[in-house]
Amino acid sequence: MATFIKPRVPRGMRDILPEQMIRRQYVINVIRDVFEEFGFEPLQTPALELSEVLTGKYGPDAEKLIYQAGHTGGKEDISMRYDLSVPLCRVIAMYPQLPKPFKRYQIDPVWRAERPQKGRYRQFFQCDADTVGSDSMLADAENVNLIYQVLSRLGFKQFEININDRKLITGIGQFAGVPTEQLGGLYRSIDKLDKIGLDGVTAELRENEIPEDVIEKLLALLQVEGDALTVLNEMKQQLGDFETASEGIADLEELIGYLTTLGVPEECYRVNVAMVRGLEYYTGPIYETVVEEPKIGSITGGGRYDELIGSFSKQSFPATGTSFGIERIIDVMEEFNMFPTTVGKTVTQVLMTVFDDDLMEESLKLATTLRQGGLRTEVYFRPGKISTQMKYADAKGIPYAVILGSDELASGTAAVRDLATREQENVPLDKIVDHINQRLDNDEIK
RNA sequence: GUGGAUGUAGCUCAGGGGUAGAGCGCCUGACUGUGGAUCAGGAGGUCGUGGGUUCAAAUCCCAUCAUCCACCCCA
Repeated sequence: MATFIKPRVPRGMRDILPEQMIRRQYVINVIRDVFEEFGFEPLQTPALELSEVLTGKYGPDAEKLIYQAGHTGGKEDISMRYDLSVPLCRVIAMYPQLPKPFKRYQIDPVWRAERPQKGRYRQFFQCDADTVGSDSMLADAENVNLIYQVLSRLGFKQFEININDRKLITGIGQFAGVPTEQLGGLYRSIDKLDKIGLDGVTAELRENEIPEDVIEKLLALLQVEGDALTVLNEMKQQLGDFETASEGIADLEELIGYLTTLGVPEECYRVNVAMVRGLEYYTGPIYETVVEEPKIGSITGGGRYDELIGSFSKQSFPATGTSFGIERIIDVMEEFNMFPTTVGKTVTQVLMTVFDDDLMEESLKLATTLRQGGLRTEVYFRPGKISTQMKYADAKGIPYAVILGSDELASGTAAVRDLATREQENVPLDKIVDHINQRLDNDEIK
């Protein structure tokens, strides 16, 4: 009796089958095109890092989610990477000769042992673009522009890039005057503003035993509305006495100025002083993109982390970057049918049918011609009923079928059938490649 | 990590202590040169997994795993 291992994958991980893989590749290609358009260079690092490289960077809560990756008898303490930014910092410290500013992108999986949910997986891809070695706010503005470019090219209409600054947040902490050990709770409560509203935040602050007069001052800050510069002006009024906050505000003003010059539309971003972000390594501007529908968490995140490289080397460099989560982007795009019709179910463009054994040779020759003409062509392996072969093409979503029977062969033609419209035309053998290519171009335009 | 819901055919689900149903899909034929229709036949399920209660469990109980939802956190 054969016993079988139940086929399954670890929690929070999944296979990505061809139909879905085609959509993923489309999204990744758009992102890569934009990254390269801005002069970011590709980089790849190992999936595994020495544990000491990863620890102490993300904060205690996040660190619990890092996968250990040792092997039997292994002498090294190894973990699976949790993000792409920390490995980048390791690279910068290891190769100090790289010319600065160093702009790199990386599109690779990371692992986090979280409890899975929709849009939340234990293995997922991050698409990161980072600039190392420049403290210019232009680098940060470029990050925001990157987000705007990618999302609008993917067809997103409703998205909001939230922008804040760690220094400004620190200023709010000083302004509130709460002791250091309460700061974390304070930030966490504020961060929920969009979710639980002013009343919810008030309640949470009370629970955290923040004094009533401080709560009032904070609420006044959080209620500030308006366009980016209005919000910043208001912050200047209220927080101007705190040096760190002033620096943050000045940085953001510069950043917003660049956004305007770069042509990033105002309605795509806002200064949101309540947006905090958990990762400990951020030091300056931070950004996060949310879509309202469906509620799926943030689809991009990022910010400036000027101190992180300093944990690997005496010679530190300022750095800033942003990260796209393609799983969530794809989930949203699927929910709203945002994929262009040219992103099909299959890579194959033509099915070369085989009429019978006698015509196999001619059919294979024609398939070779089609392939040489740049057409992705699949040959049906079992000669026989055309109906079966048509069904196969239909099921796979192959747009065109070529039929070469004895009648066609006698007249030096083959029938080209459009599966979608059911139109069929006899075309001379030497014109077939052009004929199909032209039809594919027309499909593209539609 | 905490709390909750769900888990029956490829898919969507119904049923409910006496060893399984529907719709859609799939396969075959009517249709020996053409896939979305019709008709006729057919295949396919250890009722998530493991234990317990019972003469009997898919149905009740426990555990476990997976998915989803909220919290936490985040891409």
